[in-house]
Parts: sequence; structure tokens; C-alpha cells
Amino acid sequence: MKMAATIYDVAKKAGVSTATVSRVINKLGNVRQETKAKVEEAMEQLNFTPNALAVSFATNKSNIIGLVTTLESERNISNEMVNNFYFTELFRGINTVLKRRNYDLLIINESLDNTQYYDGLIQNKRIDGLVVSTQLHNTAQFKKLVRQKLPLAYIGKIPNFNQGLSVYARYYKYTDEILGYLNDKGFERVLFISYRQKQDLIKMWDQLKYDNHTKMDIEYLDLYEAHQNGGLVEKIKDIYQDGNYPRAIFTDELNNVQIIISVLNNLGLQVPKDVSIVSVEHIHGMGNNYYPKITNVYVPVYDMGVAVANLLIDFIEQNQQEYNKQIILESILIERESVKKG
Amino acid sequence: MKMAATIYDVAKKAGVSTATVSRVINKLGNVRQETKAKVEEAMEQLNFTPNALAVSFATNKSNIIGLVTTLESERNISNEMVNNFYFTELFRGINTVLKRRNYDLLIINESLDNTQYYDGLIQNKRIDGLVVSTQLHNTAQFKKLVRQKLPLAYIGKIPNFNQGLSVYARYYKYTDEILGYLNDKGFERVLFISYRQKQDLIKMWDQLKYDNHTKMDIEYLDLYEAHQNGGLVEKIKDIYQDGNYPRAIFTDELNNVQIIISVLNNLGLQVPKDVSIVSVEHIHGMGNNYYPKITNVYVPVYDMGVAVANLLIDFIEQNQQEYNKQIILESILIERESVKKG
DNA sequence: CTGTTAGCGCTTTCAG
DNA sequence: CTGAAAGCGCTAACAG
Repeated sequence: MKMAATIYDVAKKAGVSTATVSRVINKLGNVRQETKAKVEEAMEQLNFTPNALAVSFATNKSNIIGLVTTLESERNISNEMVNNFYFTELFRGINTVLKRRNYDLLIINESLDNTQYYDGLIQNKRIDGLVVSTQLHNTAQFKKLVRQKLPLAYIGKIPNFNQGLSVYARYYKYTDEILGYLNDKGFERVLFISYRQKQDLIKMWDQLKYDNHTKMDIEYLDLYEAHQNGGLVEKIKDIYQDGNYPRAIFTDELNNVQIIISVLNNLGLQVPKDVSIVSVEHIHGMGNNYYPKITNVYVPVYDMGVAVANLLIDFIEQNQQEYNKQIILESILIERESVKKG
Repeated sequence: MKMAATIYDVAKKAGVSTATVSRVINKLGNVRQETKAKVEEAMEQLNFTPNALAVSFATNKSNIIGLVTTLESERNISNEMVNNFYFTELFRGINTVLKRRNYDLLIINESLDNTQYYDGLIQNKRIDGLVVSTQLHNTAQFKKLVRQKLPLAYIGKIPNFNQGLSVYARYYKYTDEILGYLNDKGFERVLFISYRQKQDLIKMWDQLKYDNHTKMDIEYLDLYEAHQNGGLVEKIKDIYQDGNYPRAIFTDELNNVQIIISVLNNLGLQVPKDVSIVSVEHIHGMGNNYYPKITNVYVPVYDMGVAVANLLIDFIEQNQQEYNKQIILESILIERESVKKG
């Protein structure tokens, strides 16, 4: 692999200075058409393309954005059934704008608690900014990163912390909507199936109850726990072989609904006749692929990715901008065939 | 955000030269313990950490590996139901070794046909090497990249092209195994459900038939096509409402099997009593989460990620190494409950 | 419009 | 064991 041509080679060949070459590379104008042509000719012939490392070093800018993910690096059973369309859609959204705005994407797999690491990553210019998408950022460490006004944007809403750059869907609001929807249909008891922390959910439900005085009764099936004890299938069997089962289910893991349905069918229960189900989709229309078609909340993760990325880059590129902006994307409930008509 | 300390600051504070500081940073030895302590003290006090951009520039090495993915950047319906555990597991495997060997991961979303782009990426030192995992690399362009001996390693086997650095599972072999397995169970006709190109599959089957004289009859359900015409659900209904349906199904999309099962159940058909199903899992044990438990081929994608990453970095770090090495990982068939006992 | 030149922060000979 | 100094390739004043 022979040595790549440098800007000096080009300058020499074109009979101009490196400054001029730099000007045409960066389209800064102030170059005679004729000169420009000579330079371009030389670049062409030498098959020149600027050394990214040198450019970054000179400008003190890497043009790389980091994305902190939640995917575990070591084998971890808990990942197994997690709906990773969330991740892939987010990724696609972010990537679309990075490409357009000329950044690359570095994937980072490191606990957010390691603030020093992130500090370093940014200080050392390995990356110009950070997108944080993991659920785990309601920590003192993370807040510290934000308070330092590090160039980062995050996804999600942190209770009592409206600081920094963030994008979120209204999780609280749409859960409320779903509960209200089910309640309107006549359900008074719902089974909530999720990987989320039970305590967080309970807190939310209390709030929901307080806010709108719903009498909805909620039971909780912890997917982590389920996976450690015979799996979801067994849990569902347990709950639904008893006659007094919850007639409505809400789960944020669309991946699991068809499994649930199969188990129910096998117990002689039909969806939605005997049990109604609502879930969430991260790709619009995805609920249509199931049988029966699933009534879902659509959470526009792709759009959220687009939004964070733009938010972050806007901040990075115009240092003036205020470090405080929250963008809210609305989720919508799409009625299909998995909830019994009222 | 105040300016980060440089190696000069450290040198000054410690009363030594930058060369010495560099020596302790890089653990090159040849530094008196006492001097070393002084330097470390100074680094500590200044909260110094080397500027990654400068290091890369000076060493002409970015310590970044690129990963070419198949995820589309723009919205693309065809992604919808694709099993993306393949991607996430691969990612996790790669990432584990990168972390250990001190590389970062850049995600790249660009057609492999754009060889110039990849040439550049590597020549310009934006990345030190490339992992290619998309299915689309049996092209002249890709082969050209390999022939240039670019530092890249890829996943998959390219017909009649045993060149470069690659890792693959024996797709041909395990398909053969599955077919043989089903045949042994008494099936003579199988429905193959896949996103793969029909022509490729047909070619493979022909080969399979030729090789072992199986009389297995194969029908093909193209998932792309299905998604454009009413979806998988309707297709399955079409095929299985007729009495003369295939009694065995093989699909590489585990995501879809539970849907298929539900549709079959609804038609009064049981798995495995009336229809047997085998699929593939990319996380070991995943088939256990379904109902019934799915008989799967386990393809060790995580391990494949580990293997390519190591292959690539070995090549990058010891320039001597031959540019020709294929690693084969075995897949295994795990019998569970979705195939009727013979 | 174009050229000169001083960095950017770190690594790496080469002397000592 | 340590220091001086020459780059690495490009950018960005500044001078003309």
C-alpha cells in the first residue's frame, strides 16, 4: 500500500502553495477559476484525499459523534427478548442526520457512571459530542455531565431535571392514554408486562391514579424476573389458567405479544374476545404484521433520533446557543384488532 | 469549558521534557522510578489526558475500526421484521474485543459499491480497518477492495472467492443438516420462508439435491414480496387453508415463527402435530422463549463478531501477517418441541 | 487572489 | 535514563 499523497504533493504538482490547495479543498472561494482547475487536476491525478487525522488535529474537531448504547458488551441473558427495534430505529434516525451534516458515528459501550471517561472522550476530542439514549441516566453522575454543559443531548425525560438538550416521547402521557382507553372500553384491571423497574412503574401509576382518579387496577409482570423463572410462557400460563384473570394486557415489548397470544390460545382464550392487548411499536405500522393486528402506541423513535442529532450538532456548531432545550414528540395510539370493541 | 492541559504543561510542571512524559504515558520504560512519580503527580494535578486527535495524528493510527452495516439510513419498510438480533449480537461480539484491544467502533452506512469511499476512509486514516457484515458483498467492487489488501475482514462466504480475512458459519452445511433432519423425520416437502434472494436459494438447493440426492421438495415464500402483498399472515393463510399444505417449515427469521404459529392455530392446525417448524437463533437458548419451544439452528453470531474483530486487529497490528485466513464457526441444531417426533 | 509561515499536541529518532 | 528537536498534514492568520 503506497503512501497517500499529501497536500504538499498537490501544491507542488499544481505549482501553487498549500494554502491555495486548502482553499479549494474547503471551497473557501478567493481562488481564480484557472488556479482552481489546476489544483483539481493535480488532486485528481494524485488521487488525493485529505488525511482525516491531520484535518481533525489542525481544526481540533473530530467530526465524530458518540452514541452511548445500552447493549451490553458481555453476554447477558437479559438482553434476549428486549425489543431492539428501539435501538436500530434510533440509530437510523441519528445516522441520517449525521450523514447529511457530515459526521461519523462512534458507538460507545461504557457505563454512564464513568463520568471521567466521558469527560475525557470529549476533552480529548475523540468525539465532538455525545448522544445518550440509555434508560439509566437519572443518576448524579449523568446530571453532573449535563451541569458541566458537556456537548451532549439525551433521550428521555428526567424527573425534576429540565436541563440540557433532550428529546422525549411522552411516556407518562401515552401510558395514561392507554389506561384511559382501556378504561373507556370497560376494563378495570390490567396486566402490565415490562422490563421496566417495578418501583418506577408503581410511582407512575400512583401519579396517574392521583391525576385522573381512574379506578384501574394494575398488576405487574416483571420480564426480567420471568426470564429467570421458567420464562414468560410459564408466567402467562400461571396467570391465565385461573378463571379470574386480567382481561386486558399492556406490554411495551411488542416482541412478546405473539407469544402471549399463542399461550392464551392454547388455554382456549381468544384475543381480543377474551383478552385484550395493547403494546407499543417503534416502526409505524408494525402492529399490522401480527395476528391479530395489534393496537399499539406508536413511538416515533426514528424521528427522535433525527431530533437529538440535530439538537446536538446545532449546539456544537454554534457555540452561542443556549444549553437548554427540550423537544417533545407525540406518540399516537393506533386502534387495530387486539382490543375488544366496547 | 477551560482548555485541557497538554503534554507541555505536564512536562513543565514535572520539570522534565515532553519526551519523558510521553515515555511514562506510553509505559515505554527507561524512566527512573523517581522521575516517573514526578510526572504522574503532575498529570494527576493537571488532570491531564492525552489529546486523542494529536496522538492519532502523530502515530498515523486512529485506533478506530469501522463496521459496515446493512441497516438502511432512510426509512425502509423492508427492515421491519428483519431479525436484528443478528446485528446486535454481532455488534456485541465485535465490541467486546475492541474494548479489550483498545479500539473504538465507527458505524458506517454506505453502500459497499462505493469503493472509493472505503478506500478513502482507510487511506485517510479515519479508520484503521473495516469489518464488513452486510450480505451484499459478492460484488466486483467488494472483491476489488479485498484484492487491494485493504485492512478489512468480512463475515460470510463468497462463492469461488477464498481470499482475504473472513469468518463464516456454514450456512450451506446447516441448511443441509436441517433438510436432512426433516427428511429423516419423514418430511418430503418443506416451505422455506426467508428474506434471502430466491435465486441464491434455488442455486443452493440444486446443489444440495445434487450432493446428497435428497428428494426433498422445496417451496419458497419470499418475505419481501409477502410484505408488499398483504403480509406474511395472509400468505400463510393462503397456503394453509388448503388441505395439501407443506407439513414442514424452515424459516431463518425467528421473529416470524410465533406469528406463523398463531395463524396456523387459528386455522385449526397445531405445531408440531400438524406442521413442524425449524428456525435459527442467534442467541443461544432463544428458542426456549417461544411456545412451543422452537427447534433451531444456533448460529454463534456473537462468537463470529469476536473472531472477525480479532482477525482484523491481528492483521492491522502485525503487518507481516498473511492476508488470507478463513475462520469457520460451527452451527448446531438444537432439538426442541416444534418438530414432530418421527 | 495567492504565498509564507506558525502552529495544533504528541511521538520518535538521535545525542548525550 | 533524559532532553532537543524534527516532523506528522493541514489550517489560518497575515502579508503582499
